[in-house]
Amino acid sequence: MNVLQELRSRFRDALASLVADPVPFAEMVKAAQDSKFGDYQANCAMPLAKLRGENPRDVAGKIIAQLKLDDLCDPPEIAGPGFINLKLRQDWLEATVTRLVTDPRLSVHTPSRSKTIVIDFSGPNIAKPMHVGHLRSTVIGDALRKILTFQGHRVIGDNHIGDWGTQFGMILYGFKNFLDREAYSRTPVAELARQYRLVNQLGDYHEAAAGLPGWRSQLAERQRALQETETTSPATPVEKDARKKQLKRLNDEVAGLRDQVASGEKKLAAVDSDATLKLLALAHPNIATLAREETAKLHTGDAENRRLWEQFMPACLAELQKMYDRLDVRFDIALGESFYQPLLAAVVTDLQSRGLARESDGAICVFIPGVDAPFIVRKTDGAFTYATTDLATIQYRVRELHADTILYVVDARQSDHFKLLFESARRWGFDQIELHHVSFGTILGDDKRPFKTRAGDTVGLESLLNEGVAKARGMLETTSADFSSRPDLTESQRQIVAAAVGLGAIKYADLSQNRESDYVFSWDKMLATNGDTSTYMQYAYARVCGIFRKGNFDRTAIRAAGGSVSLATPAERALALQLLRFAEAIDSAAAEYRPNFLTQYLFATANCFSTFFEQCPVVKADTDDLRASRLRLCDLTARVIAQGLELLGIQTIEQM
RNA sequence: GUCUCCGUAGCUCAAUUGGAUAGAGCGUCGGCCUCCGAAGCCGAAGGUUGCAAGUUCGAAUCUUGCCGGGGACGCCA
Repeated sequence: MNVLQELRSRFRDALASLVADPVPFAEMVKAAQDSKFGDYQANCAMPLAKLRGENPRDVAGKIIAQLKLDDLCDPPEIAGPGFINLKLRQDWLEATVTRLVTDPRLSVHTPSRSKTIVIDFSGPNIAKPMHVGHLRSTVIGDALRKILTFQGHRVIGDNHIGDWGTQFGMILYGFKNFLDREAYSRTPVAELARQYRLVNQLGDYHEAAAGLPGWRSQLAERQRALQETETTSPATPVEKDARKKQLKRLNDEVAGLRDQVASGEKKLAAVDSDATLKLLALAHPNIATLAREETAKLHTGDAENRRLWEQFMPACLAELQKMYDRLDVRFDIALGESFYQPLLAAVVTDLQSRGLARESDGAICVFIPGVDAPFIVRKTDGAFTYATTDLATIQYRVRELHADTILYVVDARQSDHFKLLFESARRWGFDQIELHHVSFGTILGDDKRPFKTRAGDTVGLESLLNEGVAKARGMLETTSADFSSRPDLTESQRQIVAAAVGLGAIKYADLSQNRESDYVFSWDKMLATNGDTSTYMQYAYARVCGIFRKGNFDRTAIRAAGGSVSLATPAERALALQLLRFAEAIDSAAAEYRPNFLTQYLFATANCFSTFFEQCPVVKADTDDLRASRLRLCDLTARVIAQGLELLGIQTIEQM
């Protein structure tokens, strides 16, 4: 049972005679903000009083008169301007927690209407090694998939792999011109990635060479304009204001052009300083165009390119799978962009025939009233875009997968794209489904700039995970009670613990943020031996397990034996109430697609347990009954923490 | 230029969607191991929620205007 939902339902009944639509008022029941107010509070009397033109405390009294919850709660109290404070009855709490001890679902009920939810997450590009930019989508998406599945929905995790885009043209061009056959037979994916980087680099070189003179003169011109503006002296406040704005804009432009010139010069120098690269660059002046042509040939069915594509795919997919295995992330399906390729032409003609899309500057676009940007579904050169693919994907997910909801766990920077996509889809006839951009912010480095290596490269995911596990290992060797004092722990056990702690730290740091905001990546913070980290929860779990191990108690036997839980002390009551709220945490995390609600809950739960652990001896409890009751509470705590972490993709270990 | 997101303790972040005295972690200061794992627990200090108006019983949250920062803006995905 979700206690909060139950209370809301009771309030809905009570409010029915006082207001036409009681639902929004019943929703104003929430967990008490401060435990001194009780366990839950209802804030509905104030707004309702306003609606009825009555005194809020009187209205609160009327609500209480209608309320039927004496089986659940002590008599409600009216406080302050009209808050209704609720405290759960001790006997009810004890009986409910006792049932929870033997409830395999930890009171999380299956929803009355189970929905089919497609979650589109991770979405890496093939043949480009996964990097830190893929981390959030992968970790958040996987957690949402697990949470919604646990809730009882039919969830389809779909990896929409980028296997058909521009980067393939580069790989094809590189494969045909620069391939190191020996390296390719040894490590095919690494060699293909090298082709991608090489073609990209040479393309950038020519772009920089062609663009630099123009950029430089633009920069000089803007700098002159800036100097001129700086020397003017405005007479009126209005002029002063305008001048200030202009200065800011010019400064931004100069800074932007400076960056552009600097980055261009860097790209130029990188090739110029390397004789081999320089020769390659001179030999392939139109490399960018030619690479695009390779993409186009692939898309139009060129046999050779298609054959190569099919040759590349298995190794690339296997390489990705290695990373997912390591992260313990699973998908139900993985339909990449290529899968939808046969459907795209029909999508465009259908949009055109319905008058939704029209030609503009040679491209076919959907225009949404009120939005300037076009949604391009076919480019001037005839190629389709990811807009087309995304529309075809929605069509497929609705028709073939019977999706009620589609979640896109994608970077916030693409919010404009999704706005256009969702509106286009709605107009196209897919207006019965919920489309939701589960957006997230950027991972930043210490300098508040996007997270990069010291050399300025993006951080590869594999090296990131290696570093996390290595750092966790180092931390464990110096800090852990078991590691330092237990020579009997085998190397493989140590590796398992280090992996659980290191990967857990990386995932938890990400999941515990409000996903909407950017967050600063910090090894020190995520791998700290204290504070709000996954380690704290894993440690709490290991401490519970320590009680069972050292007292020689069998957890399954404890559950099987039955018997009740008594909550004599405040620490026991607080822990029990917290455990009872697991369903609320799951429901709220699922409702907003926000795993950080679950991490907050788990942190509070581990905290309650630590307090209980300090104050309530279990093995040495005063009586057998008390020990048995506390053992049940401990077992339940361990199950809640393990289940919660499991839904976040974080492992627990019994000894660490 | 247009659109969009953000600004909360020294630092990193919350705030159950308009509720009571704005909460955590880190850091700082003080207390707690003869006792189930001190990776812990208990306590203290720390705030004009960028600024200014407005909406109302009540605002970090909604409105408007400034200030400051990020991001996106036609054929990349």
